[in-house]
Amino acid sequence: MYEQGSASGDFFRSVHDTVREIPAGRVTSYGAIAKYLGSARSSRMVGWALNGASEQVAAHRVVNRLGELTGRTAFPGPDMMQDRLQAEGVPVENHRVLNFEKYFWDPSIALGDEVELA
DNA sequence: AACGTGACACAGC
DNA sequence: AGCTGTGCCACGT
Repeated sequence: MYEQGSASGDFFRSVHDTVREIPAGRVTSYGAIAKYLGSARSSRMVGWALNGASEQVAAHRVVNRLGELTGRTAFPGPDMMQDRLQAEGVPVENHRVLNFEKYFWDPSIALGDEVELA
């Protein structure tokens, strides 16, 4: 139903595609993805999109701007997200990513979007 | 067709 | 310095 089949779900699908590009051992924020899609303030939509994301989408690599694993509530296991991140090499403490800035993965940069080239 | 919800972000208090 | 309120945009009912 609310899969990629939705014609209006272009935004929805774009989020999946972006998150899918996140390398293991890296994390990104909803705002970064939303901003990359063109709507920095629609970070909520990013989470909503991941809500229907398939397992091929690294939704567990997406955290909020503070590095908090806020999305763990939508996972089958409340600690599954944290455990999985640590398994990929991302240190997590109390459902928070340590050195978040260091592990932060920006789609705008990784995907080659010349934003600051000016 | 309209209202409510939602895994956020930012400004104000 | 932490909490509340509002804004954002799309999906769900």
